[in-house]
Amino acid sequence: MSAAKTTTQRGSLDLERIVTAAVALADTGGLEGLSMRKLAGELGVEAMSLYYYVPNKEILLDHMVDRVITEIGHPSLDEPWKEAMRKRAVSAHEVFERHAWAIGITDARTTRDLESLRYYDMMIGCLLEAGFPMALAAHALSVIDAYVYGFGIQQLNLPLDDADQVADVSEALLEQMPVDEFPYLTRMILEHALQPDYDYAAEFEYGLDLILDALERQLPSTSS
Amino acid sequence: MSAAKTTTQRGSLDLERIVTAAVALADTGGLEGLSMRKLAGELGVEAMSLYYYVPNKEILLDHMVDRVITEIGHPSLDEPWKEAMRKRAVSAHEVFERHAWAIGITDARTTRDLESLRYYDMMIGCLLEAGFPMALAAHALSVIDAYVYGFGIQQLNLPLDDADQVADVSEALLEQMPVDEFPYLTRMILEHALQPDYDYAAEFEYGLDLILDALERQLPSTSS
DNA sequence: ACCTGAACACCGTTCAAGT
DNA sequence: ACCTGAACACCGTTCAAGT
Repeated sequence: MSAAKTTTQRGSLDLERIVTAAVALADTGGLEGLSMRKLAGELGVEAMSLYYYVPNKEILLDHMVDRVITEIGHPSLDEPWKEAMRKRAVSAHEVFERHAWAIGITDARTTRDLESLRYYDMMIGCLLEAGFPMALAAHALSVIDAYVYGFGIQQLNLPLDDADQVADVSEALLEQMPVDEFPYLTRMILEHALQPDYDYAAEFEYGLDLILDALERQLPSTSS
Repeated sequence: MSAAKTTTQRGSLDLERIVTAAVALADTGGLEGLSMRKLAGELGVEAMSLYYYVPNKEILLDHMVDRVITEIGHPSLDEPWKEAMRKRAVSAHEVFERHAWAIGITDARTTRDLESLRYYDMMIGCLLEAGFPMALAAHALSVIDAYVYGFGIQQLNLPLDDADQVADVSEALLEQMPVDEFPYLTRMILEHALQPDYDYAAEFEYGLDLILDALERQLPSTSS
């Protein structure tokens, strides 16, 4: 995992390397697993050395969030709006699967770097050029982003990447539950979650398309 | 704030009081402000006393989440599904505004107490009885919950409760931003966010209704 | 049965000092 | 310019001891 614990030589450290290592650490152990001391250890350095590059942990988190946002694919302005929104949402969802720790703290930060503002500008532009009235464009971004974040949270600690794990979790729940008190929940688990063709990953795209289609219906008249 | 720092007498402590104090502490200072030592202080007791009632902090958080979930209003089974879903979502949103710290950790917990399972059972029942096929019911709950959580996150650190604050934040952003590089974003702030009739709170209900209407359209044929 | 003091292994951060 | 040791004020948690 940390075979990259390189021996330190002068000048080996910089913000770039620190943020990279911090993201990797958080990916493995979550935000609770990220301490200045452990991070320094990973870089073969003492904890206090980090403070030469970063004023405090909070700012380090800002940098980490910026790094993660950059990983989100942002389609070009001239794509049709629906395809553009869809691609960005799916990409954001994938990024947050990789960096689950980022979900809760990304939208909370008010300080965004210019790069992420630029992306936001592009999304707005894409909608406006497609004929969205300003109010509808604002609504659209709000709904889509809320859905992406919220779905990420739901997925957070659930190891539901493949059908087997879904089955395991469901069966465990069934056993510890007084079945006859929860008839509907029991039915959903038996008839739905435990079915072999259940695909938790597809669940994200279902809701996304539901929202995008609903937004399309709000458009005044013509769409390109 | 903590005038309730009652003098301790034997038997004055119990799980009930501890959870109440913990929720209040988190409401004021967030999760970072919640330490076993401060919580104990608030109760007029030493930190180690808490461990008589609670095995560790993690379990305390479970109790706090359960308490918060209980605050969500859960409409009765015989209400029309749309009204029932709407009420629950609005209520959940209000509760998460009161207890913002709970948003990130609520859905992550796998251990739910029976009460919250009962509520979940009711929601499923409401949809099924209204004619939702099982798969659609599952989709509905997933989308709605994701939206509630996600919108809560977006709102987290933004003090956007009234129009004045929206204006302050927007103006601050405008000043620190190279305006001509972000034409669309600038337009949105000027033409939309800074308009006096902009209502951030209504934004939640817009998306919610968009989703509920879209779900209704997915229903097979008749609805009651 | 209920509460506590002392102690341990951890934190983030400062500051004066080293090279 | 870049890194560090020692120190401070905090954590969560254990455990043996008090009443």
